[in-house]
Amino acid sequence: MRPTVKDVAKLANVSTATVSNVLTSKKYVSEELKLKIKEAMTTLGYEPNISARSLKVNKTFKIGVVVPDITNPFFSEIVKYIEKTINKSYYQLVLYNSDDKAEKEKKILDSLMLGIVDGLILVAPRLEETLLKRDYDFPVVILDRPAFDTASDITFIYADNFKGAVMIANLFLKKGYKKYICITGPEDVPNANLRLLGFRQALLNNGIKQENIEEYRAEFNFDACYSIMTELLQDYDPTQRKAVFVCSDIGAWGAIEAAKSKGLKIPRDIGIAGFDNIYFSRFIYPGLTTVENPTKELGQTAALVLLNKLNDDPDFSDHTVVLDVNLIQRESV
Amino acid sequence: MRPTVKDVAKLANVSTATVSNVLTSKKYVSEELKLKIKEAMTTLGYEPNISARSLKVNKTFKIGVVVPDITNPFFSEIVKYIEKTINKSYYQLVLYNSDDKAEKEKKILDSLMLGIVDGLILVAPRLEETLLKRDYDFPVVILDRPAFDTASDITFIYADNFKGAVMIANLFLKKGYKKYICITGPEDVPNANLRLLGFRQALLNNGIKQENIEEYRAEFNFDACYSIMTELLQDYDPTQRKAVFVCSDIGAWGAIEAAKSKGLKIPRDIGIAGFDNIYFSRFIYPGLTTVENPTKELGQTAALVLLNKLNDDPDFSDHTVVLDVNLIQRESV
DNA sequence: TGGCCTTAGTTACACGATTAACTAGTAATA
DNA sequence: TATTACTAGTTAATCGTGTAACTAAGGCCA
Repeated sequence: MRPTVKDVAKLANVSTATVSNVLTSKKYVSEELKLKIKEAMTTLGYEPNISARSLKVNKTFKIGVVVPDITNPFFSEIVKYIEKTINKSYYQLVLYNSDDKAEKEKKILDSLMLGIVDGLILVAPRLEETLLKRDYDFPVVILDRPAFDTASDITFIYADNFKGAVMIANLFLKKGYKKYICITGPEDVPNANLRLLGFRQALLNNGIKQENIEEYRAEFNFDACYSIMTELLQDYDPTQRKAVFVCSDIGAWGAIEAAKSKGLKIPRDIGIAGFDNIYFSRFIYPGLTTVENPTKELGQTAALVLLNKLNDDPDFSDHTVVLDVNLIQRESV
Repeated sequence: MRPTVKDVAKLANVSTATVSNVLTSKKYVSEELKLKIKEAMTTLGYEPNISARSLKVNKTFKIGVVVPDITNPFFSEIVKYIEKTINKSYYQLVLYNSDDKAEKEKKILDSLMLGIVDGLILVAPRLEETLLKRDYDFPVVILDRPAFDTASDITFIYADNFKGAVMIANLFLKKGYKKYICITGPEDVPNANLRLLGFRQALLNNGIKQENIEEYRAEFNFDACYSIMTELLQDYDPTQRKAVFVCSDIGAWGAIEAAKSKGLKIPRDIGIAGFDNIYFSRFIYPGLTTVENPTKELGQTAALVLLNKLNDDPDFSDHTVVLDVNLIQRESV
């Protein structure tokens, strides 16, 4: 049988309250007793029972993390850094995968409302705002999605998608491309819209005419972007000097393959840029020029903010954190 | 305040014991009362408190999953399927990342010994056997590592690495390559050794002389394999018709890039095969020929076996599960 | 009818921690 | 010296379940 606080108390000749006090260090206990109690703990191999503590203090010591797809390197990197931070604390990371389905996301949220976690990190939720806006009775951090609800005390943390897109546009201009294509994601993905917006804005601001900007939408995956790209390249003439901003790295991979299979040389005949800078993008050929989405900062600050909220540290009250992005220049532009 | 079993009992005019009995359905309760109680539950929005239940029945309802690196697609896929299966049950998946460091793995195991999970899935542990062999007081499943401890009641689930390597060797033979190289992983990774063994065995069995087989070791990553490959290709003559089995996909990526940057045509000048068939391998050029490591089956059966052990289902007593592998033929061989 | 078994439900305690309320002893102050 | 204030502990209640032990009622049978 595992030793309990009672066993420790008996061995150290004190009351269980005193043992608990050294455990929680909320009340002063003389050094003498403290020592004796700690000694008793080690000889018995005592470890507090989390369930009992949970019940009493009404905490679960669990943090829920909901990602659309743990298989997506962008998300798995975020989770990695969330994990690193959470597991330094007393909390445990409980993982949920929504399969990028709004419906499944909703089910997970429903179940999480029942007090089975103390806090929640929602990564790139696809649920519409009204369904996301709930009466949470625990702190919530939403990652990689622009803030929509300034009234609630949800914290929003996301990279500056608009700026990233601007950077790509500026690079295209600097490199002397003449026509500009944006292949962005579904309309219900706010970041997809922001990237498109930033890209268009920057081009217009630099005197590019709207007729030289083409805009398309495709799911953020290889195949969708591959096929839309092959279509666009139907009878492409390299002297047109087009540059394509595909709003996700994996989509850019598809675009690159489509261009390569048309016999085009990148970046000479056509420029292609991505967004996210997933780990594997450094390995493909030609090296993908992209915008770094700061997974480390995203994951880390999400976890830190949440942990601070859980310890109701006033430093981290409700707010929005916008992280800066970096342009990663490789060979594809 | 959240309603408790007491509130439900009061509203339904029964004792808390009866409420508990319909909750656990361990004792017969008349349909009449059952209905009344369920009604009371829904009107109050009652949900049982997990911590209290945990304390009473001495379970945590948590399953620990330890992976070397959630960022590695092979592992994230496994986790995805573990999650799918676990979250269908009453259990929660608690994630730990060992950074592929034996030392950190040990620390995680140490903390898990303290009764904070009911079961454990260890994915591709790097800890040496003596440290892995502990006196667990909960069921354990070890994934992607050959069984070493038939005495304990740990369940081992892994793909047939040996056979996979044999398949690659046979393919090389069939395609008419004349010299054979194996770049496998570190010596302390059992699967690395099995792959090398299977490869060598199959070649020798087919009359290939040992002097035509070269064997090297490198970490399972892009850079290590890239550099060892460039070295091997120092003054390579395509008429030698070599074929290289790199024992991980990401390593094979490195080898492919090394070969390409030497101006070699794959598979004409040199054949390159990988192992794992990670998701992204389908996108690189040329398409990587590799062995599919069945992440879905690995994750799924791991979770199922563990859940069955937790419900002490006798069907799933201690044993070893070896999963079959498939050859994925693309263009690199 | 009386005794016994079964059944459906209740009472009351237990799980292992935290903590409010209390106590006894000491120090400080007038 | 008497009163108060603090200190360092203890006692006992509590969190929300599950469940062993009990009870009362009904059915069965000799």
